Amino acid sequence: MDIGEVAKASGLATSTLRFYEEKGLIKPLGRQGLRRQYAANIVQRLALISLGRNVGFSLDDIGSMFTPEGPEINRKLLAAKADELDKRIKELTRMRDGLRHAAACSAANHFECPTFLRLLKLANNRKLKPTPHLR
Amino acid sequence: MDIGEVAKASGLATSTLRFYEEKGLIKPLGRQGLRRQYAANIVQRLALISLGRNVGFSLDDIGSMFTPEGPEINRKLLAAKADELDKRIKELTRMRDGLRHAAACSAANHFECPTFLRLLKLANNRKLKPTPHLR
DNA sequence: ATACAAATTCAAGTTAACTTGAAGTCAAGC
DNA sequence: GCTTGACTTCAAGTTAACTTGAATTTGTAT
Repeated sequence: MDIGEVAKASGLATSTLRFYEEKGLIKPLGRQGLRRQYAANIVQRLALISLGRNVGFSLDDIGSMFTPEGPEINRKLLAAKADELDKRIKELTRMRDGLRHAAACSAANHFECPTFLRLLKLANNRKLKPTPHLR
Repeated sequence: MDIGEVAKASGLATSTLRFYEEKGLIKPLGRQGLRRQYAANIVQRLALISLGRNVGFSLDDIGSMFTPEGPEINRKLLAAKADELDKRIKELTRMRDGLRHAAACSAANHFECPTFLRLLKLANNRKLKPTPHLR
C-alpha cells in the first residue's frame, strides 16, 4: 500500500502519517524509490492510535504503550490506563449530574444553590492534568 | 480584592486572570490607580470557568455560556452541554471496557481478538471533536 | 522618603498535534 | 516524450490557552 491508500483507509491525512512516522509511532515496510510502502495492517495500528487519542492519551503516551513495530501491547500499562479512564469517567459523571441540576434548578441564583456550590467545589479541587489537543 | 488575592483564592495565576479578562470571561469591579479590584464572588465565577474547562469546554464555549457580568446561566445550553457530556461518558465507558479486555485478553495477538477489533472499530468511527488543551 | 513587593502593559515565547507551502522527483497515461 | 498527479523533503505556519520577560508604576512598611 502506498501512503494515499493508507490515508483513505484510515481517514488520516498523508501529512499526519508522515508526522506519526517522525514521532516513531509508525513505520513503512520500506520504500519504492522514494515512496513509502505500508503493510496492510498499518490500518489497524492507526486505528489503535486513534483509539488512544480518542480516550485522551497524548501521542507520547501512545508511543510508550506499544513498540513502533508489532502490536506489542503492554498489558499492565493498558490496565493502568483503563483505571485512569475510569477515574475520568467518574468525574465527568459527577459533572454531568451537576450540570443537569444547574439546568433544572429553580434557585434564582445558582450561587445560592447548595447542590451547585458542591459541584463548583468538586471542579475546583480537581488537579488539572493535560489533555491532548485533537484537531 | 486585588489580583493577587484572587489568584490565591482561585488557584489561577495572575497572568491567567488578565488573560481571562482579555477574553471577556471576567471583569474587575474597577481600578485603584492601575490595579484591578475584584468583587469577592469572582472566585465562584472562576470556579465555574474551571468547571467548564474541566469537562472539556473551550474558553470560547464558556464565554458563550454566560455573560461577562453576573451569573446569567443559559439553562438550555447547560442541558445541551450535559447531554454532550453524557455521550462522551458513554464513549469513554466503552473504551474503558475495551481497554480492560485488551489488558486481560489472552489472545496472542490483539488483532485476532474479536472484542478488541470491535473496540478499534468503535474508536475509528468516532468523529473527532476538538478537546481544549489544559495546562 | 526610600526601598521593596506587587502591580501594570505589551510583545513574544511555549506546547501539542498537525497543516501548509515551496520546490523538486517520478511512474503512468496519452 | 511530455504532462499530470501523487509522492518526496524541509521549513515554517496554525490554534488554544497560557506563560514569560522587559520596562515601568504604585502601595505599604520601615
